[in-house]
Order: sequence, then structure tokens, then C-alpha cells
Amino acid sequence: MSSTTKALSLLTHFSASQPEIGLSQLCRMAGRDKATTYRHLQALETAGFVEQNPATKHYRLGPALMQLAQLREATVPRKDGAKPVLSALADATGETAHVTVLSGQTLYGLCACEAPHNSIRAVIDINTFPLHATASGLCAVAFGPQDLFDVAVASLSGFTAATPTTQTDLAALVSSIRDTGFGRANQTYEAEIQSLSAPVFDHSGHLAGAVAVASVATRFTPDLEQLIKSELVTAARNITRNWGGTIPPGIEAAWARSLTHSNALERTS
Amino acid sequence: MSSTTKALSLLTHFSASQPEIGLSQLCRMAGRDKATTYRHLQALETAGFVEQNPATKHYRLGPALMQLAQLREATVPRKDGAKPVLSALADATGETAHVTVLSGQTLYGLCACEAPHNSIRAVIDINTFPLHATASGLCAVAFGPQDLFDVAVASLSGFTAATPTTQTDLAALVSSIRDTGFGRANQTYEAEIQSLSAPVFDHSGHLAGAVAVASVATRFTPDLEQLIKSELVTAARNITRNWGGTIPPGIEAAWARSLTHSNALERTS
DNA sequence: AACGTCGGTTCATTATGTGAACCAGATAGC
DNA sequence: GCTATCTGGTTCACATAATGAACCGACGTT
Repeated sequence: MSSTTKALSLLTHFSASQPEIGLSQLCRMAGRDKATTYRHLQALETAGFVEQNPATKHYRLGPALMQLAQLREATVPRKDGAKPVLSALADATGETAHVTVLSGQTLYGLCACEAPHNSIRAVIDINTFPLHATASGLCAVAFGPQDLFDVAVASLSGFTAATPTTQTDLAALVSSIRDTGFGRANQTYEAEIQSLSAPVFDHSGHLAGAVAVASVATRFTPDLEQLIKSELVTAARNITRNWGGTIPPGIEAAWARSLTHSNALERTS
Repeated sequence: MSSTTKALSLLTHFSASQPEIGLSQLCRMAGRDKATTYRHLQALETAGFVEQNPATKHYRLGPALMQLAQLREATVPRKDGAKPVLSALADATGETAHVTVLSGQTLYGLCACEAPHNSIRAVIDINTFPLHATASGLCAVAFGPQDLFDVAVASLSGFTAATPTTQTDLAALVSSIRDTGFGRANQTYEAEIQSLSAPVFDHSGHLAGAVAVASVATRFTPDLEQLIKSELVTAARNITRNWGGTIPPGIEAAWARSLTHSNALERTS
């Protein structure tokens, strides 16, 4: 581990709950020597990555980060931040993956990626996703702004026999999605297509959209579901990260629960 | 110079005009060995500060910056407090406005705003502002901590024919700025760019940064100067208030003097 | 095929990072 | 007016980790 890596890892200890950290405290957190930590902080300070609160001598993140982030945003817009993650997801699952973004009360498709090695595969060619009938849409309703539920209720068009068309049906779906952390849609929009999704978040901590995998229903075994879910988690984390956000702890906990739960089921079966 | 500092200084070479840089090119820019630069980039990459464009193998700023910048702004909300004021300033003056923040002995650009209605306008694409050659920098030297003067003297690089390069030149500029309450730089950093600035203060009563307007020199009439100065005063007051500070009485007095003085001059002319 | 790039790698040399011990200043208990 | 224990910051002998010339294979031109 290079000394630069060690120095930069100090930055990970800053958080919303602890935005300013004293030298001794940071030593303890990082498990490193005080002199070393001090020199690392000095290097970070000369680069503008941290600064000292002149009153308390505690360290906090510095102003250089603002410009660099601005430049990063200009260099790599959202679509570019999702694309590579998406193709990795499609590759790992062997199914079609796509990303949606929530803008106002509408969920737009941003980018889709088809896995090459299945001859029969889901094709995503809708540009606005119905909230009540797609895995991404349900994810948005479950983890997005509250008014989205009413918007979804306002247009409960039935696409297939499985489409939820009553407010109670929808509420039941949403609540189970809140429990598991995964959106789910079993042939509710198109017959033979079963989808799973996970929410992604932006810098403000609000839902920014969803990442989803659409599979052909006949192929959708418990094993595949398990694989897709675990891949969705890393994809959601990566896209969220690329967009400058963080996954809320509640979502991470729900994922952890449903993944270990599925594992347990899988083992007993 | 620590190796961490060297590694971090690589990041300063990224700019809006050159957001992606190849290894060899970055070596030349940084004036360092290729192997060294490569290792530095690797360290930065593991920390998420840079990433490689998979297509070109060129390096660009990484996603970790987004999160850290978000946290920085949550800790020290500067951009939110400056942005609306800045756009009002740019709008009122018709010129490019920007805000800088002082951290330690370095003046960082925080945010810039270009007025839409002039086709020729100044573009701010620097991340650390030279103390001796910019209106903001001189403002910092004049109203910031005393040691800043020595720091400025220590690096009196000449950018244009008008750049002050001796300690006495600098002292004269600083003293006139202390009299008027406005930083001023007439083509001292870039030819054809003339700037005016005003200091901004934080809750502790110390200088926190500067707000400035950069104009094209050929457009810079006494009338425009008068307008910019009076708009700068309200902008500096507003940003200072948003940052939880107050303008020291001495500065307010200097502003009052130079505004009425300019008015008087204008009237007699 | 010869040449110039490019991104990336190797290895002997040595500069640089390391941490126990130390210092000065605050704060607290008595 | 003590000692005790924090804090941020500094010193110095020592060993680890940074360094850069030379090298590699790949790609593109000439």
C-alpha cells in the first residue's frame, strides 16, 4: 500500500455525522501513528483536500474538492457514468440491463445494454416507464418522493393479466419492495418478461433512478434471481457512486437482509 | 515535497479545456518520470480520484470526488450561499463574476458565472488564483492574514507586462486596495482582462474569500467600473451574510468613501 | 522493416516515510 | 499550585517504500 493511498484513505473517515475530525481522533480511526497521520493531513492540506477549522484545529474536507467535482461532472455526465456499469451488469447476468432516471414525476429510460450470449432476450425500447407496471417504476414509487404513489395510482392501465390495477394491489407491491430493497415485476408490463431492479441515488440522497435487469420469464430460476440481485446491488452502488450519491443505510440493510435470506432458502432447498 | 503531494498535484493538470490526459502527456506536463507518474495515477485510481477512459486509456477525474465535494458542501456550505448572488452580479454587470475561497495560504476558485448577453466575455478556468496577479488574490493579501503578503512575495511570477514583480510594486497595490476596499487587477494575469473584487468574510470575522467581476479591458469604462463596484458591494454583503459573517466596519467605510469619491469625480468630469 | 509513439513494467539505488519518544499548551480534579 | 491527561505538533534513528533509466509489446506512420 503506497503512502499516497494511505493518505487518501484518511478522507473516507469524514462523514455527514462526523464532518470535522481532530488529529488524535483520526489516528485512532485510521489505526495509524500520529506523526504519520499528521504528515498525511499536511499533504492533503497543501492540495486543498482538507483544511483546518481555525477555531478547533480539527480537520474537515477542503475547497479543492469543489472544483474537481465540478470538472468531473462536466467531463463525465450521467449517461457515461451508468454505461460501463450497465454493460458489466448485462455481462454478469447474461440478461438485458437498463437504467432509468426520475425527472419530476416521470421515469425516463437513460441507457440499456443487451447481453450478447442469449439469442432470446428482452429488448427495452420504451422511453418513459409506467410507474405501476415495471420493476424500475415500482422501485421509484417505493423509494422516491411520496407523491409518486398518487401519480402511479392515477394511471393504473392494465398491460397484461398480471398488471396491478387497484390501489391496494399497488400498495402491497410497494410495501414488499420497501422490505426487500429490490423492485420486482413479473410479466406486469410485457408477457414473458420478468424484471428486478434496484434504486440509485444522487448527491442529495434522493432517489435518482433505478437500475434493472429484464429476463425472459421461462429462464427465471431462483438461482438466476439470486445472481441478478447480488449483481444489481453492486451495479446500484457503482452508479450511485458515479453520480456522486450514497446508498441510504436503510436500503443497504434491506439488501443485506434479502440476500442472506435468499441464501438461507437456497441452502435448505 | 512528499510523494503524496506530488501525486495530488497531478490532479491540477486537469481542466475544462483538457479533461482527459494520457500517461505520457501527463508526465510531460508534470515534469516527472513516467513510472512515477504511473504509480501516482494508480494510487489516485484506487482512491477513486481518477479513472481511465476504457476506450482511450486516458485518465480523467474520478467519481470519489463527487461524494467528497457533496460532503464538503454539507460541512461548509459555500457554493449554495454564493451561487444566486453570483448570477445576480453577473446579470447586473453583464460581465463574468466569480467567487474564491481562502484556505490556509491558497485561494481556490469556488464558482463562476458568465453573463449571457455579451458574446465576448472572460472565462474563468483556473483553480488556484495567484495572490499577486488577480483582483481576488490582491484582495486576500490586503484583507486576509498578514503572512499572505510574504507568501505572495515568495512567488512573484510575471504573467503579463503589467504583472507586479517586485515587493514594492505589490505593497503599493495592496495599500491602495486597503484604501478603497476593492481589489483591482488591470491585465496583470491575462491580457485584455480587467477585474475588480471585494472581500468576503466568515463567522469568525476573518477574510473567507473574495467576489470578483472580470471584464474585457476594452469595455472597461469609468461608468462600468462604477456600476461593478456598487454591485460588488451588495454581492459581498450578501455572500458574507450567507456564509454567516459580517463585513468589518473598516471595509464598509472604505467602500462608502470610494463610492462617493467616484461619484464626485464622475460628477465633476 | 525501420521508426516513433503509446501505456505499462522491472530492478538496483536511495530518498522518503515511519513511529517511539518528546514538547508545549489546555483542561480538569483537588 | 499542583499532578494527570488530554490535545495538536515535532524530532530523529531506522527501514521501508519511492524513484527513474532502461526495457517491453502494441499500435500507427512512413
